[in-house]
Amino acid sequence: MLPGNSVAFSAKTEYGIVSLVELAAIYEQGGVLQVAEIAHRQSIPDRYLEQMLTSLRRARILRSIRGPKGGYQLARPPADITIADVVGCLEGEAAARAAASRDTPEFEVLSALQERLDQARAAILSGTSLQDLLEQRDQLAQAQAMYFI
Amino acid sequence: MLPGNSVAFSAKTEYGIVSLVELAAIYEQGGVLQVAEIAHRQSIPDRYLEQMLTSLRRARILRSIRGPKGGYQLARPPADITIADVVGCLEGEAAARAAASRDTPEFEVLSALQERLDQARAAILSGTSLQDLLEQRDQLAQAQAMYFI
DNA sequence: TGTATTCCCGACTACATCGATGGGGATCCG
DNA sequence: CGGATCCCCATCGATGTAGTCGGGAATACA
Repeated sequence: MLPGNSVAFSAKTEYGIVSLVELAAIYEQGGVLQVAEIAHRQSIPDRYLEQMLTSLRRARILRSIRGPKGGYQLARPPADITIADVVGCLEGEAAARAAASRDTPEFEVLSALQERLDQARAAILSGTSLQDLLEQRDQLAQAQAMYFI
Repeated sequence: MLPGNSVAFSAKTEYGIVSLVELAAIYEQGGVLQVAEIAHRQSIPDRYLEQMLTSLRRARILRSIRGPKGGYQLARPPADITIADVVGCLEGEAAARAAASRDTPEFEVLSALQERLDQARAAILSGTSLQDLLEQRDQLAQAQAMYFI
């Protein structure tokens, strides 16, 4: 009934998150990445990715630099950006609809169940930061490197 | 990316669940309810509800009786039917698609996150039976009756 | 100052899905 | 038989999603 907020992220959200993880990796050095660069590495249509990065900039999650040598960088440390922030930004527009369930007792208990689901989801999303995902990515890379010893 | 399986249930799923709760309430007496009757009480288009009940019958969650005095009833006790069963039945068709994420490390950690979300959701859905919802409905009715004393 | 590079903005399209409707058939009871 | 009820399938309109496109504005650098 509120058709954003799905368990399976939309392409918008997925593209946004993976881009942010890439940017998180270079946050310490203060580096920037360009849309085309991220899009190429992640096999995402660049003109489409542009829209997500624009939304993230408007939400103050990213900063942008124009002109040659320009690009994007995180607006604050990766540990201070949660996945809930990102999801709220990228699928917030469509999901801003009231549930408006029928008022029978059966629909009411259903709403209560939905509430529990939303809270469980929100707990995970707001308990996971870009820093967390970045660390997981690095651990993954390390684990995979082990196979080649 | 897999557009069933949303946190907010689809109308299909909502309609199915509220109907099943109604049927759960009369399971002990072995009674039946007709599509038109449920549809009217819950303000659901009856020709649409028919489709959900048909799906639930095919999934062996409901039994149907044709002809005059016909209708639907639960195929087994409400405590043995979980919401996960119902959701799996009613939004299963569309959700049966592989995630097929890109194979970059960033997409991989994202998949892992989605996995955690799915598990949290599944835990709630398979831990909630029609019996549970029915009891919540009855408690709700009782609580509301208190206001009129 | 000129020019290439990059981000910025908004319109547009193609396609799938969702909620819903409708026609006609099978089954059963009295 | 005749009406009530479930059964099956085709179709439809509205909406949203993923993606494309055409141009405009800022900036670095020669």
